[in-house]
Amino acid sequence: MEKKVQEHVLPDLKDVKGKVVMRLAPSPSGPLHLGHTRMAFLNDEYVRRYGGKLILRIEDTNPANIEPAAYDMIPGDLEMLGVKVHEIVIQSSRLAIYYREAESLIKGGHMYACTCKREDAKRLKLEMKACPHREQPLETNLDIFNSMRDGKLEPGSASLVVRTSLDDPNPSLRDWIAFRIPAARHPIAGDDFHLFPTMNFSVAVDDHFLGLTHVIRGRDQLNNTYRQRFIFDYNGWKVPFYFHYGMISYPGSLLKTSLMKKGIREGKFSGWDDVRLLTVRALLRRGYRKETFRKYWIDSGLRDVDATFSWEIFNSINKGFIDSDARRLFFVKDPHQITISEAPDIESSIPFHPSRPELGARRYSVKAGSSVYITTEDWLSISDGETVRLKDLCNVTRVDGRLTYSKAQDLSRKGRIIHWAPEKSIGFTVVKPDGTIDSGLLEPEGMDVEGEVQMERYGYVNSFPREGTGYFTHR
RNA sequence: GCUCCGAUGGUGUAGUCCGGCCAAGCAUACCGGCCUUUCAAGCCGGCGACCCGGGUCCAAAUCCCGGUCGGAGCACCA
Repeated sequence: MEKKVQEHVLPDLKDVKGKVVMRLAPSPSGPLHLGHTRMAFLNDEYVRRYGGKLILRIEDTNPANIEPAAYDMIPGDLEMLGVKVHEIVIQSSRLAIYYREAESLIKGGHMYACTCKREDAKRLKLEMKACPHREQPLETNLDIFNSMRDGKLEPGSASLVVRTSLDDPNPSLRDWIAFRIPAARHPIAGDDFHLFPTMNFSVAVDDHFLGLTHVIRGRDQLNNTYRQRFIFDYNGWKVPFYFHYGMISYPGSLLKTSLMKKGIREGKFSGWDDVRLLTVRALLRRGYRKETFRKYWIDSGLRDVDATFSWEIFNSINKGFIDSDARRLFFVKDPHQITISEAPDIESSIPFHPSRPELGARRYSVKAGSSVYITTEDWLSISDGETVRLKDLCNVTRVDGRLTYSKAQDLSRKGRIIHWAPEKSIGFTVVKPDGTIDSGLLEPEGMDVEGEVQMERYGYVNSFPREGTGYFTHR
C-alpha cells in the first residue's frame, strides 16, 4: 500500500539568479537557543537548495552585550545541528571598513556628527525638528568623527547620525544613529577602539560588501530594513532581497539570553546546558535530534504570520526520529519491593524493541522467594483480588495485601500489564525539563545502553547510565 | 499615539499573488477499532476551521471597503 504523504516544502525565493549568498547574524551574547534555530535552518535550507554560501556573521558591535565564550559556542551549536556554515565573519574585526564608509557618507553629506544630549536629540526628533548640528559644516563633522574614532571624546558625548527625513511619519526612521561611543570596552576588539557602529549601519555595509543576495529574518527587523535602505540608496548599492517572516512565541519559555545568563550567574541554572533552558545544547542533551529541528521549521514554513511554537508537534516529530532506535528498558520510579509468594524460578526474556527482534532481549532469572520492584503508584493501584501481569515475567494476583503467583498464567487474558525491575537493579534518576527529578531503579542491563531509550510506560529518556542519570526527553 | 504586518479546526500548516479542480488538503492532538506481554510504534475509521459586516462577480478562503482582534517595531540593543 502506498501512502500519500504531503511533504511540506519551503516556497521558492524570489529573484534567484544562480547561487545565493545568505547569512546568520546572531549577537554573541550566549549560545544559540531554540529561537535561533529557525533562522539557522531556513537559511541553511535555501543555501542547500540553490547552492551558494551561508555566512555566519557574528554581530558584536555592542561591547556591553558580549559573552566571549559565545564566539566558540555559536559555531559549535550550528555544527551540532548540522547547519553548514561556509564562512565566519566577525564584525568587530571589520571596524576599519565601517569607519571608511562612515567617512565617505559624511563627505557625501549623508551623515553628520551630533553632540546633543541624548534626551534633547530624542525630543527634537519627535517634534520633527532639526538639531543644531544637522547643518554644521562638513569639516566640523569630519573633525568630530576623527576625535570620536581616536578616543578623544567621552562615551555618549557624540554620535554619528544618518540624515534621512525629519518629517517621516515613522519616528524611528528620522535621522537615525549610526555610530556611538559605548562606555564598555570591547572584550575582543580591545582598547584601541572606541567608536562602534550600531547594527543598522554595520548590517547595511556588510550585507553589501559580503555580497548578500537574500536575507530572511524576523518581522521585528522590518523597521531596521527601512533604515538600512538609506545606506544602500546613498551609496547606490543594489539592495538584497529581504523577507521578513512572522514571529514565533514560545509559551511560558525563558528565551532571553540575558536572563539565562543571569540565572547561571546566580546559580539558579547549572550552566548553558541546564535542561530547564531552551538552548540548543540543553535540548540536544535532553535527547532532541537535530533532524527534528530541521523538519519542524520546514513544516512551519516561511510565512509572515505570527505563530506559537508547538511542543506537541515538535515532540511528535522527535518521537518519529528516535522511536525505532530507542531500546526499551524498565525504570521503576519510587520503587516498592515485592516478593511473589508461591512463585517458582522464572527465566524472563524481554525484547529490547517490540518491532525489532534483531536487537535481542534482556534476560533475568528470578528465583523463587526473591523479590522484584514495581512502582509505588502501581502497587497502590492494585486492588485486592485483581490480577496483573508483570511484563514478560508472570501473572500475579493480590490476595490479602500480598502478591501471589497466579493460578492462571494464561497469556491471552486481558488485564493490566505493568513493568518491574529485578532485585539487582541500579539506582537511577531522571532529570525532567522542569528541573524536578524522578528517582528509582533501572534494570541491570540498562547499564549498557547509553543514549536515547524508552523507559516503558514512562517516556523517552536520554540515558547516561554510568552517571546513574538520564534526561527526560518527552513521553 | 505613530509605522508596519497578519487573521484557515485545540495546535502547526496547505491553499490566498493568477477567484471556479476547496461542500477546504496534510500533520498533531483527541475519540473509537485493529495489532501488541509498554499507557510506545504501526494500521483503519471518526470529530473538528476559512474573524465579523458590506461590496464586486455567474462564482470568493482567495479581490475591494469598513470593523474587530492579534502581533512586531518606535531612535545611540541586535
